[in-house]
Amino acid sequence: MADFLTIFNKLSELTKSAEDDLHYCLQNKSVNKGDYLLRRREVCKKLYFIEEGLTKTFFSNEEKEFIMQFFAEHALFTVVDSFVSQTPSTYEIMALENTTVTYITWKDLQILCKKHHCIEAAFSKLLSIATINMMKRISEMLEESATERYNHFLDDNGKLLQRISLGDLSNYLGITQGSLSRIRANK
Amino acid sequence: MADFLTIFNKLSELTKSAEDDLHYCLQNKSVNKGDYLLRRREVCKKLYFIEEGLTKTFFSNEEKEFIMQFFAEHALFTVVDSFVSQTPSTYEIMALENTTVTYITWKDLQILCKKHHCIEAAFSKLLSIATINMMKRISEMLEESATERYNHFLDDNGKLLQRISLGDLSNYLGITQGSLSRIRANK
DNA sequence: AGTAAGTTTTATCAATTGTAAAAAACATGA
DNA sequence: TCATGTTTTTTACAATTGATAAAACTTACT
Repeated sequence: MADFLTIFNKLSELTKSAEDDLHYCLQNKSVNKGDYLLRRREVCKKLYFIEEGLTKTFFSNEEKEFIMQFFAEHALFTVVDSFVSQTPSTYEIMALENTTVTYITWKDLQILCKKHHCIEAAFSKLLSIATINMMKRISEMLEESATERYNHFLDDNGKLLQRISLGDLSNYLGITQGSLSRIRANK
Repeated sequence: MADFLTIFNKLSELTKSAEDDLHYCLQNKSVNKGDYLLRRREVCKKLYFIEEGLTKTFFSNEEKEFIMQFFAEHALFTVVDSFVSQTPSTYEIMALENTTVTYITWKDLQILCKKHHCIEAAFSKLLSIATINMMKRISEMLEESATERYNHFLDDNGKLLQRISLGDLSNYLGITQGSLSRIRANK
């Protein structure tokens, strides 16, 4: 709970009053491994902070699943398009471990943004970070081979490797599980 | 010039006073085909609106070039990471046609954001749209084959096809020019 | 230990994409 | 029109990745 405020404070310095109001709006939730924080076609009403655990944000077609992002402890995230426009989501969020989150609802955040400029600034900053992360991902997908993307993932998220199934990792990298196994074998 | 304001107004309704201030800050520039609006390692100091023409935002390594986005007339854009943090850019912007832009500098935008909440809101909205676009692109790269991505590009940007070289298009799709030619031939 | 369920690896073959170089088509200016 | 430079297509071959299914390995539970 305190950490949510810490992270928000890093995005944009909060006034004491804003921090108090924000603190007051925060809620907690625990879900088990395999549970969903958001289902397809639901409106994403929450901005999440992970206290503990691990989630994946993904979408799927009839045959396959595609993973946009993993979020582990201390990550602050939401499904941007559904959240900002309060429209049904094409993405889902599932807990990959027993997970505890702190969250603020869209409604509450709206109110706080109106009231406290520093909170609005923090959220705006979060959006710009999201864009930058997405651009980085696209760059890697354009420039790197599957092997390079795998190694890059290890460099950036080495610690997560033990916690993510290789099936999920392959769905994140955009290759089949067979291909990922081949890549891992060639070492 | 008027169009820049129109687009900004669509992002967030501007007060008369904000609109006047914004109008006052806008500047124009024309560049020839092949000219750069931004070079690598430069700080991107401008938020651009294309009055007329076409640009590509890209990066390159020793051998190849990779295109993040094309922007044609009435597009409002910048290089997000360099612009928001005012740090050197890894991306470059080049005009693919003789191009006229209207722009506002980061400095002026900063000032206006402080002064007019509606302008800050508009820029924030622009960031959220950028994130959403990037997520859409990643989704397509994960889910679709090169052939599907090409067809998808035609559906979304059919009119641009005549204006973009196939070399550039292949660098956008993340395939070689040879592959793209093959895809186009199979019809 | 033994079983069942889930995960990861391996193997085979097919399809896609990359590489490199040549040929063809197109555009431009002398 | 010719000549030149650029862009696009084509080709043959190599490398990578996909699809599928079976085998090996883990894990959790009884």
